[in-house]
Amino acid sequence: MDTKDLQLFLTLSDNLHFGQAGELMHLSASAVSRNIQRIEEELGQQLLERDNRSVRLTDSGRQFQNYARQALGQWQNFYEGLQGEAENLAGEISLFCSVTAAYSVLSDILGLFRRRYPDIDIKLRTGDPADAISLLLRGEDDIAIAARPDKLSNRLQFQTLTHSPLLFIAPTIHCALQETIQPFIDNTEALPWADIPLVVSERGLARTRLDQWFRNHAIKPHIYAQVSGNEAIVSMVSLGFGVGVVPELVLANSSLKDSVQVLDVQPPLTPFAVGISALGKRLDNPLIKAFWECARESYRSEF
Amino acid sequence: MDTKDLQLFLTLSDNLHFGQAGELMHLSASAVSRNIQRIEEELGQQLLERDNRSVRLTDSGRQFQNYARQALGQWQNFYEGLQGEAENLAGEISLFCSVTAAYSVLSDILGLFRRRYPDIDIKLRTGDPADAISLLLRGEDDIAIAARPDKLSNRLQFQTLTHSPLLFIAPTIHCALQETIQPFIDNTEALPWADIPLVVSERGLARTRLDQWFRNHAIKPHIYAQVSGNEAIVSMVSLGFGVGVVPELVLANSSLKDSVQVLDVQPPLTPFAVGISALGKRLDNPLIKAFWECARESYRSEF
DNA sequence: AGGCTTGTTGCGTAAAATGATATATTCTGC
DNA sequence: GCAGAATATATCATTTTACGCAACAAGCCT
Repeated sequence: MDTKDLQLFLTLSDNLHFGQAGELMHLSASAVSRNIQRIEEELGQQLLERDNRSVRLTDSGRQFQNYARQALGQWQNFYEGLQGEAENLAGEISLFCSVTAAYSVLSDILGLFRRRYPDIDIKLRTGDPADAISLLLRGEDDIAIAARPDKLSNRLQFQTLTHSPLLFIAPTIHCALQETIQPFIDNTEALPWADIPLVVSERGLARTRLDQWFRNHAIKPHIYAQVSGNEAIVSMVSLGFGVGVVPELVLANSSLKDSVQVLDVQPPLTPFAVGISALGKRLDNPLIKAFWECARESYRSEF
Repeated sequence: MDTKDLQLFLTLSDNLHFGQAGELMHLSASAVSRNIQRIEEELGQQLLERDNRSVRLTDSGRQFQNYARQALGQWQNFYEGLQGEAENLAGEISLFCSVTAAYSVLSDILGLFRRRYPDIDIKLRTGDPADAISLLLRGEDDIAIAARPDKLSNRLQFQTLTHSPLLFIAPTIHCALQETIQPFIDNTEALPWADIPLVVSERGLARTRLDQWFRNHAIKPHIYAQVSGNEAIVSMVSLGFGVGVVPELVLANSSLKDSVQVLDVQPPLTPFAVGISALGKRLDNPLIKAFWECARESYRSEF
């Protein structure tokens, strides 16, 4: 039995939904299903009754829930006690990330970090992801959460936390553009790139990847607008200005996500590797190292 | 963090010896080393100081030891409570195994089984391993611990617990035989099989494997004595009667193991798969199933 | 009845754990 | 002081396990 298993079971027993529990634990629904099956086999007891529509705790399940709460609490208690013992870290670190990362990736990390190091203040700056790397190199920020660039300065350390596909999006509202791309959506014709206005990042990795993609396919795109900030792209696309390109993470956290649709363009653009980055030598700093470890734990093993 | 890890660390912290701890946990020394390294990394603390000759607990190590004792105790408590709740199993099961298995494999299982089901009596019979399968089929015993035969009746279930190579052994004392095989031991000549008296099992899997081996190599062996019981073979070999063949497990548990030496014969005989066996339909019986599960847990995951 | 949600299963791939062997280092006996 | 035994660790090849995706099955809702 593993602390990860306890955490997973508790999450699942709280919201009684395999898919949601999986999302919270950064797992697919199938992985959750099999993990629970393994735990049940390990205990020789059924913990949850599921009838393809609802999930309920069994009696044994409730007992295990009690045990798991207690055991996990004691583990976290011990663990944090052990960490805190050496030195109760205090101070400030400065953090740079995109608006989107602040909502998705960062919130996962900060919950853990705040509990473990309540005395470390965080100076959070949000901005254009394209700036992240250069800010780090200039030492203006300690840590950035950003996509991994194709070429990474060897002064920087990078730890991938998750991946996010780069998606073509189109408006869902009825408009001239809508009619142009409808045959493609119906899977009857290829996209007539020359006739399609594009709304893309002014610069940054998304732009590089996109330019590369068009070059590989010998297509000359019609760039209608170059904007700064992924949220602005979603906004303009939703209003019918053109087809845009954004990482899935941006879309998932956008309030406009129902006003745009994803186009199934083949082959897909190379996905982003989203992660945490810092100057290699600055990882000696215990505060920065502490944050780094929290990020790893949030997205990998551990409780 | 895993219960297996806690158990391993406690075992290691008790005897402060990687190799011994590994043996108790059915792991190689290198696996123990890496597991401990992983745990230390997970905790971000060094738990043990090792200087290539001795092992000592660090301060953090002692704290972790306390935590591990408590957490593992609570887990076992919960686990056994959960098992016992459904039904407090009581009754008797009859068990057959060889003398050797009683010392090695069985003792691992019985410790766990006795704690978990103190009300189940065990009728233990020891005898010639060659009889094990037929006793099961006739229903005279519920469970046998034996080597897996080449062909297994489909009425029987078998669960491999460990493997044991089949070894050629020769006396270490000085005698005529000793001189015959010395050139082989010095790696200068092949074994002159025709001149070597063999002491082998009268029947059973070891005998079958040996006959097959000689047939494959077109060798006509000189069988000096056919005895019943592996311990008798070791005894006769140690006295200089000839070269014998026994499973490594027998040798490891024999008090005469220093009076014989293992011959490096190539290619080696097919190793034994030692495990637990019972009639398939009898596994419905909760007592038998309980023993079966204990055996699996003793040799696989679990605490 | 048909679409939608939701848990499970098959399959191919990726990651992790393991054992055997080799290596490095230290302690012991002579 | 030196040879050799003891012991933890590094390396490599292999096996085992875990994962995500996609297909599937089984209810629910309109």
